[in-house]
Amino acid sequence: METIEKHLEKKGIRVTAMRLLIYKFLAEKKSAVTLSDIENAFDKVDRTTLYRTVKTFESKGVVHQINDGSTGTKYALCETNCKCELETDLHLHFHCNNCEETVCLTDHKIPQIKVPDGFIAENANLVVKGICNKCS
Amino acid sequence: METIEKHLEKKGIRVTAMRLLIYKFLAEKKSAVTLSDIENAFDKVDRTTLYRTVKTFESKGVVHQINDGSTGTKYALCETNCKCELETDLHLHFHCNNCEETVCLTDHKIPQIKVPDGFIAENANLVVKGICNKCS
DNA sequence: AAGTCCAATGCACTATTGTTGCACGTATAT
DNA sequence: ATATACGTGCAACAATAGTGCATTGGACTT
Repeated sequence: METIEKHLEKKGIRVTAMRLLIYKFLAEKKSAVTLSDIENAFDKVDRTTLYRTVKTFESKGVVHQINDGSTGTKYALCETNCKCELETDLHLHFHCNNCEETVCLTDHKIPQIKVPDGFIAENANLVVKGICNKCS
Repeated sequence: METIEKHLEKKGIRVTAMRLLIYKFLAEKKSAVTLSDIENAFDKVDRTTLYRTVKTFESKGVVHQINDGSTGTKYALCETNCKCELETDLHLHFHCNNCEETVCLTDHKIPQIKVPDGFIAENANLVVKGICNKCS
């Protein structure tokens, strides 16, 4: 188990107090969160900082974006060994229509997705909606 | 080939001039569109009408929602024989990272998606991103 | 044909989310 | 230590989403 600091540095992200806090918040949550969720968690933090921090995390492969049907983009930490940027890591997400939570189903990967000739798949946004195990 | 009027009525939607226009616009487009796209197409139409019309279409199963990575929700007509509301019609969408267009790949269905025990799948939002045939 | 009713439309407004520019502080490298 | 680059916060703006209310207009009744 390496420290968060090491992990961020390895991804090319400079470590700051803010970033550690945000990372820890994401790590604690089991479900994907919106920027507003983070904002509400620490109310003294500026929205812009959050916005840019998460963008940084995303571009460095620390978090990935998910669009369930709800308004707004959600984010979740990538698994330690996650290769979100690669086509080979097309894992599924599940959005509960009842509790509105979205979780990563990292162990339920889509084996292969065929796209028509001429199309080149790079990554994906795969969300199944329904009722989650807590609500069923 | 039945008329649009019949089609809408069959879905339980009252036919109006506005709704026919909006339906025809969607039918002409090959790709999924945002509300703003529709708004720009006919500039005399009120945004609210668009918003509510599309919501009506969606709830009656005439259009389906797609969330590619871009900000904002997109909509596309369901196929004539589309059962968007059913788990059995989990068709794929393709979002081009170059031209930003999103199209339905209605003939590329996902065979079956397994979700863990306790989860109940109802529908899905499946978007593969990459480069489309026009841009590659 | 007139009147009633209800859904559809349009207007005004508010809320939320996404985004940028700039100023300032703090860390980093030379 | 000094210059430089990066992070943070403030302010403002833009785009998207959503609501309440008054008006219109079609469908239906009598």
